[in-house]
Amino acid sequence: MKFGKTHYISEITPELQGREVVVAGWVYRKRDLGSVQFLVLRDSTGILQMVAKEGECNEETLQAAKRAGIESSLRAKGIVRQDPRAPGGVELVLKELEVVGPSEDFPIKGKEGPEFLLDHRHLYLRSRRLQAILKIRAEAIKAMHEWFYKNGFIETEAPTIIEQVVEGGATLFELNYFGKKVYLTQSSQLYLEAFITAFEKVYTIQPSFRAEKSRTWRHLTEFWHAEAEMAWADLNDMMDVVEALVKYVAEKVVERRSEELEYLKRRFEPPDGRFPRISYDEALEMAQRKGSKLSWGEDLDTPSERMISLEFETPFFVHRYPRQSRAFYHMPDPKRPEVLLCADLLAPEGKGEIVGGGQRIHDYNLLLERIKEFGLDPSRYTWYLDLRKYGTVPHSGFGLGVERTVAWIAGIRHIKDAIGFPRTPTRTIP
RNA sequence: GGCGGGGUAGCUCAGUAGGUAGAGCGUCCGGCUGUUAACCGGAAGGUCAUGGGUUCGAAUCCCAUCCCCGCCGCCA
Repeated sequence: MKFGKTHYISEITPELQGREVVVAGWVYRKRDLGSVQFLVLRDSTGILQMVAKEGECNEETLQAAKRAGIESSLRAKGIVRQDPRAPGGVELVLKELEVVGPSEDFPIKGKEGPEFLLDHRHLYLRSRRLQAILKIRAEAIKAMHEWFYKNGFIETEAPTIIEQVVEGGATLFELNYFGKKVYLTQSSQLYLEAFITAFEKVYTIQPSFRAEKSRTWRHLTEFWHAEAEMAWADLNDMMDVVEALVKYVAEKVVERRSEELEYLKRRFEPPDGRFPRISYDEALEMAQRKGSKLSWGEDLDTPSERMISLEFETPFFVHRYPRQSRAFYHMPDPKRPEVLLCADLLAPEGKGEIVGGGQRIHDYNLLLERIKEFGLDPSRYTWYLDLRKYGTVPHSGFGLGVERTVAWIAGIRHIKDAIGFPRTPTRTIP
C-alpha cells in the first residue's frame, strides 16, 4: 500500500530533522522564484512545504519541480528540515522528485462561484473544505452505526425499487421496469415496519429519492436517510431514541473531527441536557406571538419554524401535529384524536427539520380507515395492511436526514456540500 | 406549482441620455536564491445565452425562447 512512501505528511514533524523520507501527494500550492522552487504538497493527511534550491539539489530535481503544475501528483524524496519560515515549522529539502501524473492549468484557482465548483465537483472534492466536510460526514455516519449497534438495533436493507407509494404519488421518480411502472423509494419505513416483527429494533442508512422541484438549501432529490423502527415503542420512546442518537453523533464528531470543524471555523458544542419537547400547540403559540398569522390546524411554515428554533440552544422536538398535516400511517392520539402521535426534531440556529417520526397505527381497521380517508387505494397496501393482521404490535420509528444533520453540525449553508456528488432538480452531473 | 434575481474573457465581475467592450485574478513568455493566495515586466484571450425587432448604429431599448440561481410550498 505504501508505494515507496515512508511517511504520510502528518507524520513529518520537526523531530524528524535530518531524516530522509519519501512522501507522495498532489501539488497544493507553488511558488516559482527561478532558482528556488517551493512546492506545497497535499496528501490525505495534510500539507507540507517542499523546497528545491540550486545548490541543495541537482539540476534535474529543480527542473522537475519547475515542471510540476498545481494538482499534479508526485513522489518526492528529501531531507526533513526545521525552518520557522515554512508553514508548520518544517519542510522537505528535495533530493529526488518524480512527477507521476502531470497537471496543467487546473481549473479551480480559488475564486470560483458555487455553480462552477459544482460543475467541477470531481475536482473540487480535493479541496480542503470539502475534505473536511466529508470527513465529518463519514464520522457522523460511522457514529450512527455505532450507536445503533450498541443499542441492539439490527441493520437491514429495504429495496430501492418499489411498486406502491409511500405517502402519496406526486413525489416519486418513475422508472420503466420491463414495461411496468415502478418507483424509486422515498422512505424505507414501510419495509422496516415489516422487519421489526423479526428483529424488534431495526435501522437502515440508505438513499431516499424525492421527485420534488425543491430548490432550497435543505433539499436534495437523492439524500441519505437514516431510518429506524422499533416494536413495543410509543412516541416518547421514539423521542428518547432520537435524542440519544443525535447526541451521540454530535459528541463523536466533535471528539474525532475537531480539526475539521476548526478548519471550517465552526464552533460547535455537542448539545447538553434533555432536548426540549414542545407540542404543536405550544409551537404555534410561540410563532403567533412572534407575528405568525398561522391558525390551528395549519402546518408550521418555514418562517415560523425558524423563529421558534432561534429560541433554542439545542435541537428540540415539536410533537402532536394536527391530524390533517401528516401522512396516513401516523397514530392519532387516543386522548385527543385531532392530533397525531408524531414528532419532528428541529435543529437550533434556524437549521430546520432534521428528523421526522412518530408512532405508527398498528390497528388494522384504523389503518384501513386512514388509507381511505387520504384517498389512497387500499389494494396497493395489502402487504402493509397484512402486518396488522398477524401479531401486530405498537411501534414507532423515525427518519433522520444525514445531509441535514451534517449541515447543522458542520455549520454549512447548503446541504449540497454535505454529500460528495449532490443531486438536485437540475443537477445530475458529475 | 408561486414569487424574485441573473446569463459579458478560463474565473469573479464592471459596463444605460444606444456609438462595433473593460478590470482583477488565471493562462502564456521573460525576470527573480526564502516564497507563504510570492512578486515585477510583457503578451494573448470575448459570435456580450439564443432568435427576431426598433435604429444610421444595440451588451445597452422591445418581443419571444432557452438555461441557471435564490426564496416559498413540499419534506429528511
